[in-house]
Parts: sequence; C-alpha cells; structure tokens
Amino acid sequence: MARCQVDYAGRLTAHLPMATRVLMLKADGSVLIHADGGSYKPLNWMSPPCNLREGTTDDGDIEWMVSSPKSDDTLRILIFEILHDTSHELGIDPGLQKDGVEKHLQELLAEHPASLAPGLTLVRREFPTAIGPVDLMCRDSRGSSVAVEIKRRGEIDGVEQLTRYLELLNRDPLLHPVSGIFAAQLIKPQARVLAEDRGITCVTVDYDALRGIDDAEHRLF
Amino acid sequence: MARCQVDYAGRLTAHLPMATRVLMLKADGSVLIHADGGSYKPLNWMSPPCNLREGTTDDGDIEWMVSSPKSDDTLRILIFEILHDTSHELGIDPGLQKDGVEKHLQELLAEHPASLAPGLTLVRREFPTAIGPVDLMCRDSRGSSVAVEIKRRGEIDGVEQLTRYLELLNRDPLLHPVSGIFAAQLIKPQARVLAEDRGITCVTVDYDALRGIDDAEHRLF
DNA sequence: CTCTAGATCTCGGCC
DNA sequence: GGCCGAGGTCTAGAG
Repeated sequence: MARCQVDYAGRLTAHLPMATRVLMLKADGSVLIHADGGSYKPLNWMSPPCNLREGTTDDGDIEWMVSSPKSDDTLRILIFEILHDTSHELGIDPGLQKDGVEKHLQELLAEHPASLAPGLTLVRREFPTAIGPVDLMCRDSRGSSVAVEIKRRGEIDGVEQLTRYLELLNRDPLLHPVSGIFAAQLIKPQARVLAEDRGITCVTVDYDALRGIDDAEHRLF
Repeated sequence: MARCQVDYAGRLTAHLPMATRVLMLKADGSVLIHADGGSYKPLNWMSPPCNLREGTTDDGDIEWMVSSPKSDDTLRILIFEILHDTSHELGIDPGLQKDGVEKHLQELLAEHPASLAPGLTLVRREFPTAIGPVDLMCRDSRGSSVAVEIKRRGEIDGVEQLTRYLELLNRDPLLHPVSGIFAAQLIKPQARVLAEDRGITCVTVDYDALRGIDDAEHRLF
C-alpha cells in the first residue's frame, strides 16, 4: 500500500497521478497496480517476464523501474509514502478447474442434432478444413451437407466465421451444396440479419432444456 | 493472505483446490483471488456490485459467500488459515490517463491521406454507414471513392469489417465504385492474402515516420 | 513456434 | 440502458 505515481510507456503511453494504491509484486516478477474499485483489471501493470530495478530520485523518493526484456515496455513507479508492506511465499498454485462452456453445448448438440432441424444427423464433430474446424458437420433428411457453427452468444464474427467455412466447403464438389446453421443460446439482432441475408439458418438453443433431454435419455439406460 | 479453497458457479462452474493465495476485497465489494504468478488476471473473482456474507462451517472454518444481486453468480471461499490480514482506505482514484492508440493513427492518416496512396484526399473521418462508421472516406486522383480501414495490427477480422463496408457502400449508386485500403502498422500474412484476394490494397503504416512528418509540418507554422 | 477463437472477458463510446 | 468495437487484450488449444 503506497502513495505513488506511475508512468507506462510501450504500446501506448499512460500516466497515473499521485494517489494511494495497492502495489502487488508476484514471484514471476510481474507487477500489478490496483485501485480500491473497478473490476479485476489493474489500473496499470507489467506482464512477466520483467525486471524490477529499485532506485532513488533526487528528492529522495523510491523509484521502481520495471522493464520487459523482450518488448520495450517500461513502467516507472514513484513511491512517496509506504503505508503497508508485507511479503509472502505462496508456492505454485494448483490452478483453476473449469467446467461447462461452449464445449459442453457442442457435445449436447452433437448428441441431439435433430434439435437443430428435424431429421438432421451428425457426420462428425470438429470437421477439419484448411481454415479451421467446423463445429458440427451434419446431413439433412435429403442427404445434403449442413455445417453448424455453435456459439454461446451469436454475434457477427460468428456469422463471418461460418460464412468462410461455407465458402470453402462449397468449392468441394463432393460436399456441394453445403448449407449453414448458426446455433447459439442467444443471437444478437445484427448477427441474425447478416446470417439470414446470407441464407444461413439461425437456431437459438435452450441449454437447460437440452441438458434435461440428455439427462432423461441417460436415465433410460 | 490465506490458505483457501474456492468454488464459483455462474456462467460456468469452477473450482480452486486448497492453496495459499492473496484475497483482495475492494471498497465496491468486489473480490479478487490471486496466485503468485500468471498475469494480471486473478484465478477467480467476483465483479461489482456484489455482497459478501461471512459465516462458519461445521468444521469451524471461515466461509465467505459472495453473490451478485443482478446475475446469479456466486463465489464460495473457504478459509482454513489466515497468514496475513490488513485493511486500508484508498479513496477514489484519479484514474488512468491514456495517450496514443488507434485514434492517433487515424488522426495522422486523416491529415496525410496521400501517405496511403499518391493523390488521395480526405472526404471525411468516421464516415457513417448503417453498419458502423468507416474510419476514413477518401477520393483518389481520378475522383473515385476509397474507404480506408485503420488498425494498429491488421488481422482477418479487420479485412472482414472493411469488406462489409465496401459491400454496403458499393450498393450506393452515388458512391459506386468504392475501392478499399487496409492500413495498419503491421499486417498479418493471412490478412494480407485475404485482403488482396478481395481486391483490397494493403498499406503498412510507419507510425513514427508519420508522426515525424506531422511534427515537421507543424513546426513550419 | 504460429495462428485461431474464446473469455465469468473488461472498458469506453455512442445512441 | 443496450449495442458495438478495441484491448498494452489474455489464454488455451491445434497445427
């Protein structure tokens, strides 16, 4: 905890006027400067790897020069008053265990393709193309190929992504014609307009309902 | 500083096994859980606004329940041992003063459009369209319209963005034909290929040189 | 290593 | 308030 002033120079230049803040130095050399509010993003910071040099200004204040050895980013911290100072060894953290995001949605839809369109069947998940994998490759009731792009939130870039896949897939005479389905828990209006203008079908997915169906089916066995 | 274990449930579920970490509680109620490494992103957190309730487990350990009043996110922190505990009022921070990013690049190019192509002149910055503003609308030496998209780093999504603008602008008989220039300090190879495949001209911009020209011109007055 | 796409993104601007 | 674009994005995963 210190009254400090900070100047950053790198991809941009930024300045923090003098105020009381939290300075956190991590074991890997990284530095975080936090205010008493806002979200988790620090006011300013320096990512590892970086080096910290401590010096003194002509006025007798503490000066920290933090610099990155690979980029030319620098952070200069002037410390006018130390209100609190403590140091602890934490060791290596076992890390965060995550569960259930877009991947789970893809798994559920892969098991229940017909929930996207009647008669739809799965060909394969993560169907490979030269520009990246298509989330689901399916066939409709008439045997035509259908590429499915799945998002938690459907926005314009997702439509662009599916459009690129469709353009590429439709060059393959063995697959042509390939149609597209854009599936998401929520589809933004602009994304829907763009998708439908390009002949892509939009489907909003009810995650909880789908999970319910899935659980019910598994209970049958 | 505490030995703790954390469970988050909300947009996803996540778990942090017991380990020693930094717990930061901010004045606005937000909570950050940091390890002794990684970058500025906490292992887990709760964004403001949120409420913290302190309780005790059957084993006598401290339990913090942090919940959001608007979403249904919850964070449960079990504290097994407190290694250090300190509290300070920091007050409101004057905040970060930023300078010089994409906006500055746009200003410089608006003042020196001919650096993008010989004879190019500015019509207007932030030229409005139904799907968003075009960074620079210009005219070439023959009087044809030229839409310019400016990025610090030129990647595929920037090319897609310009492509959408061009498609829309070219529907306007008063503007047609509109050509495109994709300007960036650095253009990724894949973005360049895509742009050139679509007839979009790529220009890499030397920010420092441009600033030098600009400074020199201002010194003349 | 690069490139791609997601993120409990965060943050700011504009409407 | 929402939507949209940018970020010193960061981060994980695939090729």
